[in-house]
Amino acid sequence: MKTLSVREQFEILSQGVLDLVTPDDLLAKLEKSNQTGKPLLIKYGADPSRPDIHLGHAVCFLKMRQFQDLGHEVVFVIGDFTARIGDPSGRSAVRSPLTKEEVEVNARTYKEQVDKILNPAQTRVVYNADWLEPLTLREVVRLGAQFTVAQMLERDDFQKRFAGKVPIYLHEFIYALMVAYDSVALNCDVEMGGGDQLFNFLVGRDLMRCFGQEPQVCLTMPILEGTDGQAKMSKSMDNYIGVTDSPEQIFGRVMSVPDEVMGHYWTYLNLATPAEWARLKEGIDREVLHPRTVKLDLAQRIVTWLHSAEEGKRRREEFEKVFTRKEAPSEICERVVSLPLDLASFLVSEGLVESKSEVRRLLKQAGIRLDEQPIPYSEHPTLNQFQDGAVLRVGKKKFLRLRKA
RNA sequence: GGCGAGGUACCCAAGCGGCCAAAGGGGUCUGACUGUAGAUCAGCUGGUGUAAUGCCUUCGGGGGUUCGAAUCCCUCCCUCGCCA
Repeated sequence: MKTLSVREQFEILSQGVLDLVTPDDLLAKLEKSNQTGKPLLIKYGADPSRPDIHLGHAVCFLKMRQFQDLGHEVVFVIGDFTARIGDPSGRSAVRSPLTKEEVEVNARTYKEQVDKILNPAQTRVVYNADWLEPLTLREVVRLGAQFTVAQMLERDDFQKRFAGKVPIYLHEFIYALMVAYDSVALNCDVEMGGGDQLFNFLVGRDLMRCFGQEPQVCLTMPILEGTDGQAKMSKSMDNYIGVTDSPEQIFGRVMSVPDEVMGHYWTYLNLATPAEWARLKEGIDREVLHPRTVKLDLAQRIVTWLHSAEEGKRRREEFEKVFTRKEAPSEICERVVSLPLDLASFLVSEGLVESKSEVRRLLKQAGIRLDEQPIPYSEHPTLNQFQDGAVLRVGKKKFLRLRKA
C-alpha cells in the first residue's frame, strides 16, 4: 500500500515497541496485505467501565494511528460482556456492573476521545458481548481445556499475587480466555496494548492456533509513567493527564512530571525521536539547556497536539506568569460576595476546600492568601473588608477573584 | 470437611478494656527552599465547632458483656495457608 515498501512499513511499525511477537509474523502479514490489498485488522481491547482516555493510552493509539496511515484498520473491542457482569475481585473498588445504556454512553465517550488521535474512517467499534453472550458452558469449558493452571500462573501479575497471598479468582482465568476468544471471533491480525497485556495477548495467539487461525501478532507499547513518575499512569492513582483535559490542566500536569521520566513523555508520545531526545538530554546534562525549558517545550507541544498551537502558546505564557513571576492568572473565576464573609463556609461551598476543618488547617499553615497576603489564623475566619477585585488564593493552584456586591 | 492465621483510616501496618480519632511508614495537602520537578527541612492529614477531658462518624457486618470496646463474648461474612 501507499508508496512505502513492506520493509519500510515494518521499520516504522516496529519502532518504539516494547514487545513484538514475532517480528517475522508481522513482516509476513504486511507482505500478504500488500499483495492482497486487504488491510490488517488491529485489535484493541477497551474497558467501557473506564472511559477516560489519558496519555498512557495514547502511546498505543499513536502506534495504531501509524497502522492506519499505512492503510490498516483498527477495531476497538468494547468489553461490555465483562463490564455488565461486574468484577467482584477488586479488593479496593467494588466494580458494580454497568447497564447496557451505561456501556453505550461510555463507548461513545470513548470513541469521541479516541478520535482525537485516530482516524475515525478507519476505526471500527465492536462489542464483545455479541459473541461472548451466546457461548454455552460446554464451549467455555472447552476453551478452558486448552490451557493449564501452570500456564495461567505464568502471568507476572498472577505470579506476584500468588506469591504475595493476594487472592486470585477463578473468573480471572476465564476473563483471560475471553479476551483471547475476542481475537478468535474477530480473526484479527495484530493485537495492541500496554506491556502488561502481553500475557493475555499470547493466550489469544495460542487460542487462535487452536481454532486453526493464523495467530495474531502481539504488539505492546511501553507503559508511560504517571505524573508522579512512579506508577503507571492511571485514573485510580490520580496521576494521569486526560486527552480531553483542559489546556491549563494538561500544561500544569506535564510541568509536575519529574525530570527523570520526561524523556519517556517525549519519546513514547512521538514528540521526539530517541535521537532527538538524546540531544536534548545532552544539552541538559551539559547545562546549556535548562530542564525547565525543555519541560515547558514538552508541555507546550502536548497542549498543541491535544488542543491547538494557539492554546499551547497561551498556556505557556500563562504558566510563566503565574508560577515563575507569581502573578495572578489572567482568567480567574469571579464571585460577588457581601461582607462580612464567613471564609470557611464560603471556601467549602465554592469547592475550593473540602471541609471547614481543612480551612482551619490551611490558615494555620499560611496557605490561604488575599492578594498574596496570608490570611491570619482565627477560629472563625471572617473577611470584613477587601479591595474590589482582590484575589483569594488557596495553596498554589486555586484562585478566585472577589467582587463587591 | 478439619485445623491454623488474618480482616484497623487513601495504602501498608501497630494497638488487644479507659490516657484511641487510634503509634510508625508511604502517599495526599500546606509552608520554606526552588524550576508548580527532584532532593531537603518544617507542618498537616475524619467531620462539626458557644473550642472543649464536647458531639457525630470511623478499627469486616450484626448482636451482647461493661460505667466504658478497635480491644472481651456470641454470630455471620470475607481472605490466606496447611491437611483432606
